[in-house]
Amino acid sequence: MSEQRIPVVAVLGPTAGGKTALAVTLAKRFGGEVVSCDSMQIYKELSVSTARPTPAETDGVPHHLMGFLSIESSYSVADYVTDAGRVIEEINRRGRRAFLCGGTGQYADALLDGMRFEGEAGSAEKKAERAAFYSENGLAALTARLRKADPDAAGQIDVKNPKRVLRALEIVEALGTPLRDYHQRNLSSQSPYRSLKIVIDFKDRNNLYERINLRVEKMLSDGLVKEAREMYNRNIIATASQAIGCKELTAYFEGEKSLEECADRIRRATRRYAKRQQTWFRRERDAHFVYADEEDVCARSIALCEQFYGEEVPQ
RNA sequence: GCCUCUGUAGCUCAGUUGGUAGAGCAGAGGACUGAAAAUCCUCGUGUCGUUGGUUCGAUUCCGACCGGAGGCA
Repeated sequence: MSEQRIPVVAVLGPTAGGKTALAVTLAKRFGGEVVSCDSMQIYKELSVSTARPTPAETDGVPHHLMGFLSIESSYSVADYVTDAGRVIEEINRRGRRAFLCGGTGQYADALLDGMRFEGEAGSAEKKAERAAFYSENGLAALTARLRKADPDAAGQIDVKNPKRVLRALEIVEALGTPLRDYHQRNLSSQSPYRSLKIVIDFKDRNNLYERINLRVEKMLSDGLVKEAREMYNRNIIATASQAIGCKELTAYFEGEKSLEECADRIRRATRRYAKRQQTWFRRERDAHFVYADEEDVCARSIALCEQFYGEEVPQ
């Protein structure tokens, strides 16, 4: 058997958990480059709200897929899988090692598990039509529409979740394929990567929450309000409008809430987000967990990497 | 000093015409396959301030005491 899969080390975990520092340390140690795995850090205009690493933090290690897209543009997992795949290929060709780093679990899994996203995503018009149908007729009607188009899908997905129903409808209506077949095709593909997943976690969540508070404070003093105001003024409605730190400040710009109240909202939203990330990563069976509040995550991770690279088949 | 209001879940409060109590927020657990920093599901036992009394039974009524807010002197 010819094992030609590209080795990728992934540093994953909740926001403010210390992923950047770990990834940079590992990349320097093993001759690598960092590939960001973050649905918001891709945006050029979002640097303080996404805590994009500074030159001092990246410490000379090249970082990819960060700040390369305008907040006007939408982006999705499918885009990420192709972009990241291309970047990793390039890094590998240069004889260097790729270090995935980020907190968007869906992106990481889709990439590392070799998920494919075939076919077209359906037109924007049709998408808007479905959204309008939903807001006019409600979820029950939307679900009924799905039940008619793809009964099997209706029984398979969470029909209480509008986004899931919308997407399932998109697949049948735009691709003409039942959801089940579509998934089958996308999942059965072989992953082009051999991966080591390192997940930074915390034994006591309060330790993470403390770090989140510190980070939000730093964002505020680094100019979060200015950054958010630009987004607000440009009336962005695409993917970037979901960025935590920006959307919570809208109430402040509209004079409905004080800055302090909005800052509380930001902290809360970040806490909830971090919790969801932990839920996502904890279910990964092949991941290695390192506990930031209990052990030396660098030492542990270096050891894990040495072992991982040691398993490479000699040519 | 006197009078009035008030003390219920981590926080803000509701409520029981006397049968030991429930919302919002916070928080916890889970899901997740082309917007994922999004979206969705599930989870509420706490000496009802302390202590006497009335009562079969008090968090609920009465008294005292201890906090808190306001008013009059």
